Amino acid sequence: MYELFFRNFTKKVPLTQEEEALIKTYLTPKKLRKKQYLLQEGDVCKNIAFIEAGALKAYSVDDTGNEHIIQFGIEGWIISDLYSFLTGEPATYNIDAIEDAELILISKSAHEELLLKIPKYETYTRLNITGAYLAMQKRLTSIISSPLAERYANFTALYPDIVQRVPQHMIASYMGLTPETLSRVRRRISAK
Amino acid sequence: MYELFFRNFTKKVPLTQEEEALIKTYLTPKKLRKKQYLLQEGDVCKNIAFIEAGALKAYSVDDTGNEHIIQFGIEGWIISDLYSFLTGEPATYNIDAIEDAELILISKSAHEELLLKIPKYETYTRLNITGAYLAMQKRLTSIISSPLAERYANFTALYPDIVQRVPQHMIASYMGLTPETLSRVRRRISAK
DNA sequence: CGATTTTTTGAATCATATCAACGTACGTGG
DNA sequence: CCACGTACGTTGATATGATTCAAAAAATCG
Repeated sequence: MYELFFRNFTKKVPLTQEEEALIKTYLTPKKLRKKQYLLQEGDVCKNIAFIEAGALKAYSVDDTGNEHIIQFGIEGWIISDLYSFLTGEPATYNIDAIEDAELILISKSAHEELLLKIPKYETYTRLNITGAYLAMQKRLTSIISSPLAERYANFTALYPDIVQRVPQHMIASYMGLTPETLSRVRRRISAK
Repeated sequence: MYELFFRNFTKKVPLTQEEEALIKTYLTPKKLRKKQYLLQEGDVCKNIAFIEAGALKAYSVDDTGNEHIIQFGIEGWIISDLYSFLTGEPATYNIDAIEDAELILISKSAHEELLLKIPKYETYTRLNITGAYLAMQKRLTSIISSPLAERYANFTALYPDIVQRVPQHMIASYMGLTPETLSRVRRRISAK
């Protein structure tokens, strides 16, 4: 159940057996069926979720009822409404399962204790958030400076697994496009 | 010279006199005239820069020669090509001064030593990157889910000082628009 | 003041959104 | 296991909104 989590952790920061055992006591497994919510807008985000298996999405919903996907998550990724988690404010994002999923939850109090007690957990956290920051910066750069076809090509090159596993209209949402437009972009690309 | 840096630091993580003195030995002040580069695309980013005074921008340049501003920085902010800094790869962004600026540089080796020697520096770094992540996530959400006029209103509400200090065409670039479009958006807004 | 940069405006063009219809695949219940 | 219903992707026609190019007006700097 915790294999991937610790494989991921120790790849970033090596751990002793004792440390690993101690950290394990702070973790809570959770399974989610496809379409189930992990978090609903307006609720406070109580956990950070590490994804052991499956796929999730975090998204906001606008006035006209449209979903805007801010993040996908698959095995090995972390998903959460970090702002809500850290501040205790109501979440502005929804998170639900695109596929049946197995998660490892870290509650706020667990997170805080781990930061205090285990310096390596702080390093792990720092490296995680740094990676997430860099990935998002790339995405943002691509949005403001690349033509559509290139952006889609970047996306498929970067996340081939996601392209295969999630419906196209969700990728359109992630890219800030209508499904029709993405469909036409794909046709233009494959025509070449 | 270092006031703002340490005011900012201790607001996040309190420091003893000794710690502050020790950290100071790792810092290098630098002044930059308006239009001077701090970093050019293709060079390796050797430093993280804390801005004591002035204003800078980080941007990429596309094939057609257009600038796309990925980040503004003013007093109290940090600016850098973090990916290049951390990996040693050539920078993909340029950074230059919009106004005369006073910076505090932290080199790669200084950064690494500080992380090892001073746990509070790691906490400071973690909190900084977390803040930057959350700010960028807000920006991204606004791009993919809000209408233009609202996005501009958000921006002016969030960064009134930047709106006053930088030319409008740079804000257009930051928003991923042409200057003409931003001009028209502003007219539409003020017509109400 | 003169030169340069910045912002605004207008007209034509291009790209994306919207609305509607259709075809297909998939999963579920009968 | 089949049939039906739902979700998904594609296509077309039209509308909307942003870009582009050109020029003029306004603001800023030396």
